Amino acid sequence: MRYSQLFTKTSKTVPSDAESVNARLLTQAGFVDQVMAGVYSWLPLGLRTLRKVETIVREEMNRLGGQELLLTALQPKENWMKTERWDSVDVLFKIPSQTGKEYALGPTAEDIVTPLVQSFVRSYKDLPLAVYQIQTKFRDELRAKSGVLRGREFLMKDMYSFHTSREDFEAFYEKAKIAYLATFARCGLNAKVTESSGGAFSKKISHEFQVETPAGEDALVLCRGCSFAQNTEIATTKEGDACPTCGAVLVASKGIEVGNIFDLSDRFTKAFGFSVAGPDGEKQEIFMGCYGIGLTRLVGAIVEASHDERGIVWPKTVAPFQVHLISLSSKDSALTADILAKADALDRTLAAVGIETLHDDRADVRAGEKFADADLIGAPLRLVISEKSLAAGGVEWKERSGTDAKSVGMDAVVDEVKTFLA
RNA sequence: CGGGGCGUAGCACAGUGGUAGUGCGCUCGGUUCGGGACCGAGAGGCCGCAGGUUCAAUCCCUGUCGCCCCGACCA
Repeated sequence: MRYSQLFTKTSKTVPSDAESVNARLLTQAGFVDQVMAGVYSWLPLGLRTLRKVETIVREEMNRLGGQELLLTALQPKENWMKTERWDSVDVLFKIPSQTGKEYALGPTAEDIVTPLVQSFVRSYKDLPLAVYQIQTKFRDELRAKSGVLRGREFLMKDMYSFHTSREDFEAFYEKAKIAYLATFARCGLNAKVTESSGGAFSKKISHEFQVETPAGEDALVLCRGCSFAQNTEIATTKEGDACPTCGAVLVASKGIEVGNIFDLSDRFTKAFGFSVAGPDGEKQEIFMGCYGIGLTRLVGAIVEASHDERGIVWPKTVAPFQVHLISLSSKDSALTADILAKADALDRTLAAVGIETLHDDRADVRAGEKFADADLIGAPLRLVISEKSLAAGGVEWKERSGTDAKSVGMDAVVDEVKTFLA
């Protein structure tokens, strides 16, 4: 894509009301636009990254056996009354209709998915089953904060699984943990499975997936020697204690919760009277689990975990563009035309092999500004074609996470890029 | 929801009881051209909104709305 066609602009000045790193950088680089407190529009660059994260999550959920669907965000009050959550979930947006009727704007979907699955599943033979969706969620947070980390409207992947035995549920729950860790790893994050409270969902312990960063909202006690971690809200250990798993000294830290999985047991199936016939013809209890990943929050967490003083440093897998190609004009107009032609050709060649390139073709912008924009936007690889780079033998190559640039021959660059991104 | 801070040009900010400023950005002209250049000219404002005090309010008072931060809360 040509930069000159991109309608968003980067901003040199820092937005005064964006204190958190993710809000500041995503806003400055033109990835998101804040519409209200806790409500953001996703702009072309931001949406590209969000879609990549979404694709990774979708692939991992499909691999786990989930079937994707799309439930309603506008939900009937009766369902929330039936689960006794209409009055107890304090973040529930309640929408009055002109008819006098009331609706909920879904903060989650147990109240919709449970009766849905119930309507199709009649026998133990139809289970186990896992369904998921990627959908906008709404929560009436008293205090939205930290940019896209805690919004009132956000994109979430929510999966629900149904089982005829506790053993089967637990086996799936463990597989889900592995799928979650794989998902976050593919997004460039080292997430830790953390024991946490079940909140309003469940009296049991739930498992959070925490990304350790100073911007985190959650206080953790964790072990750097192994994978042990606990949220301090339920921790049985404290900083300085010996790790119950490996014996190393536990440390206090902060994390951003990017995922959370729950054992719901019969909390919702019971409310809707959902049971199936077992092999003996008798009614059988159903075990349910739910599994969430906040996608917009995940993008924010990646920014918090991966940036420097100049901008975002996107992992290769989720960068809006993998290559940021800069062409610099020369005093010599014929040479400038040649530079542009070579850059266009490289852009097309890269596109032909599936590599997404943002080509900063702006004619009236000086080099320094283009470099600053490249650093801010944060593509993993910056390529420059200029009078200088051609004199040095071809294309200047600089990785966002590194400091040194090198020269790569025009003929070799596509293969090198492929290798770099593989 | 409790506490604190801030609302002035697109953005960042200054300022004054007497009709509004700087920097960046934007437009035009020129000089520049590898880390956010420079010169000149120009456009751009319900000083968040409402009420009050005053001859006069962007400024003082009250209320309200909005945003940010701390806390509480967090499926």
